[in-house]
Parts: sequence; structure tokens; C-alpha cells
Amino acid sequence: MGKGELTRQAILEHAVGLASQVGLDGLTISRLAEELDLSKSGLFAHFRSKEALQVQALTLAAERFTSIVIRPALAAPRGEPRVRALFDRWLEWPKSFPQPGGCIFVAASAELDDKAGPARDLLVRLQKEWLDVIAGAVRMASAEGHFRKSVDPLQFAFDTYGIMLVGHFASRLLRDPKAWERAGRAFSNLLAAARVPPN
Amino acid sequence: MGKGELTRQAILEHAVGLASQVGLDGLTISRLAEELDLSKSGLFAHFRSKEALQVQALTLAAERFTSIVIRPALAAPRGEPRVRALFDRWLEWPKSFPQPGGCIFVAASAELDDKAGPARDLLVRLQKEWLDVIAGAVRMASAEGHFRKSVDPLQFAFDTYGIMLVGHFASRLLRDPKAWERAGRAFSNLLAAARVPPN
DNA sequence: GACAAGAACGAACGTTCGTACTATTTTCTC
DNA sequence: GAGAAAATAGTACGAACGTTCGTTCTTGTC
Repeated sequence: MGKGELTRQAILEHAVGLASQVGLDGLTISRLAEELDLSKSGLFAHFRSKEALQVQALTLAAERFTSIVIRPALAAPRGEPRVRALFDRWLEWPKSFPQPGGCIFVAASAELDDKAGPARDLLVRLQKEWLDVIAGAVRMASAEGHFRKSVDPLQFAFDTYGIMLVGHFASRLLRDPKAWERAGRAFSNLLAAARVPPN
Repeated sequence: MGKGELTRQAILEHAVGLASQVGLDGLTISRLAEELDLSKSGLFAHFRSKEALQVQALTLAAERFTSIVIRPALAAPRGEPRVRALFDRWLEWPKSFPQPGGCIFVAASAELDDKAGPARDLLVRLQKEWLDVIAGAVRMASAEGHFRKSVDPLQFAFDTYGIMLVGHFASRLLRDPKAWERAGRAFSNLLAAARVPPN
């Protein structure tokens, strides 16, 4: 990996953190350059447009998400354990990949939901894939006999995502120290409702 | 109500709609003035700072939220019907008060979770109040014998908010036509779990 | 060690931002 | 309907934005 590629990655890594705080639009090249001790033009040359920078930042975040959350969780045994692992690893994600403003995908989701463009398109694809990963794990949990057959995998993924969103909201905006505890409880309830009844 | 107050309201109403699309920060005075056929300075004079404009826009939205969502729902009979009414009226809110970019509070929550200032302070207060309204209705539902005594009102409010958030997310970002249907189902499950078991 | 390619720089561009002033017009009050 | 007060417009400002340009320094290759 040449020197250029190295700084490009460093820029993007920092860009994700910054964007998590101020948004992908609030991100400015000047500030990014300043914080990385680069010249505005030198930094800019790596991307040739702000939009490209945004897209590449999202791409980098997605790669890391896969390796930090998804891949390890898929190593858990099929069925309920894997479903749990997906949730648990997601909780660790904003810490494992430092995002001082919280999960960049949550921030970007609210920001981009109205703005057409390649960044939005990419984000939509990524989020759908993530929901599908959850739904897939749920489907297996039914096949393994852990969950009832009647559990709707996409509904389960939908519900889980809601818990993640509200955890994020309560933790970051309301600064509720019990936010993640509550999220955990909500998810446990979701699991309990999906499980095949004992006996 | 003098003419000044009238245009001020008109400005704020439009500002809320605009902010729902581009965010409270993305809101610009020039664009607002343009769309309302006012001069930049003429519009600006009403608020004397952009921050004041943001805060007043949030305030207006909150007033409308109270009269569109909360007040009518409180007219529903105590207990589960009132809890349901709160949820149902919330679904109507982005339509009753036009917000082309979706609920302004959802947008603002993601945007302001990191930015200290009066706008954030106000938003936090409003959102806590809203959660308390839900929790209060849940408490009554337990008192009325509709919900189990063991239901944690704040947890219920937390879960409900999550459903709203994910409905918003699925509908606006993913453009999932089944989003609100799914949200309704999730909420029904929540209600079912809270209800006292039959017999 | 020469030399091309790539990376970073500083300065400048046109535009837009929020805000400050002063003037003009409109509205309200007696 | 005159005069005060309020509302709107006009113009200008300094700062920040994304982007372009030509130049310099650094890196890697033969």
C-alpha cells in the first residue's frame, strides 16, 4: 500500500468520526484538513469532490462494520445464539470503530433520507443488507427449532432496528444512562416472544 | 394579532417544513426568504439570529404537536384506549402538520445530539415530556386493570419510541411501503405483551 | 542517481453564509 | 388623517465554503 493510499485511509477514518458528529454535509474539507495537519487542497486532491469523499467515507465505515459486527457474529452457532451475537456486537460497534457522534449510519440515515444522490443510494443498499443479515439469522433460528416457524424474519429485523435506534436516541440525545440497559431488555423481550414455548 | 406576528408564524411554519428536509442547520435564511417572497434582511429582522429562528421553529412545532397529537389523545378514555390513541395520533402528525422531510423532531434528534446549545436543550426537554406523556398513559392503563402492574411505564415508552423511529426510518430512507404496517404490528405486539392475560 | 509519477502545498476563484447597518414603506393608534 | 411605531427592503461586511490552478517537494522505479 503506497503512501497515498495510506493517507487516504487516514483521512476517511477521521472523516467518519467527524461526520458522526456534524453529519456528512456538515463535514467540511477545511476542518478535516486542519485536524489532520494537511492543506485543504492536498486533502481535496485525494477525492476531487466532496461527494466522492462522503461516499468513500460511508464505504470505509461499511467495510469496518462488516469486519467488526457481521463477520464475528456469523461465527456464532446458528440459531438464537447468532441472532443474539448480531445484536451484542452491534452494541460494541460505535466503540470498536470510534465515532464520537455515535453510529454514522444512524446520523446519515436521518440526514440523507431526503437527499437524492450516490451517498443516499449507497446508504440504502447498506442498510437493506444489514436488515437482511438479521432476517437471515432469524430464518435459521426458526429452521433450527429455536424460534417459532411463524416468526416473520423481516418483522423481527425491523423490530430489532427500532431498538437500536431508540437506544441510540436515548443514549445520545437524552443522555439516559439506562439507555442500553433498556435496549437490552427490549431485545430480550423480542427474543422471548420469538422462542418456541417450552414443553 | 398584528401583522408582524402573522408573518412570523408563517415564516416559522415554513421553516419547520424546510428544516424537516434539510435539517435545522441546513436551513438557510436566504432560502427561507426566497420561498416566502421576503427579503433576507426583512425576514432576519424577525429573529435577530439564526439560533433564535431555530429555537422558535422547534417551539412552534411543539405547540402544534401538543394540539394535534397529545391533546386529542388525552380525550380518549383512560387505559389502553388512550395509549393506543397516542400512538395512532402520532402516526398522523407528519401529515397534519406538513413536514415534507418527515417528523422534525426525529431529524433534529439526530442532528442536535452532539451540538450543545439552546436548541438542543429545548429538544431534550420536549422529548422527555413526550416520553413522560406516554409513560403516564401506561401507568393509568395499569391502574385501570388493562395492563399488568408489572409493566414498566418508561420501558413501554422507550419501546414505543423505538417503533416510531424505525417506522420513520423504514418509510423515509428505505421507502418501504410496508413500514407503517410493520410499525403497527410491532405496537400491537407491545400492547399484547403488556395486557393482563385473559381469564 | 536520474527521472517520471504522485502527493502536498499556497493562493486565489466565485458563491453563499449569517449578520449589521440605514432607509423606506406599511400598519396601527389617537 | 397625521404621526408614531413596526415591518420590510436595500446594501454591505467578513468569514467560510468547495473547487481550481500552478508549483514544489517526496516517493518509487529503472
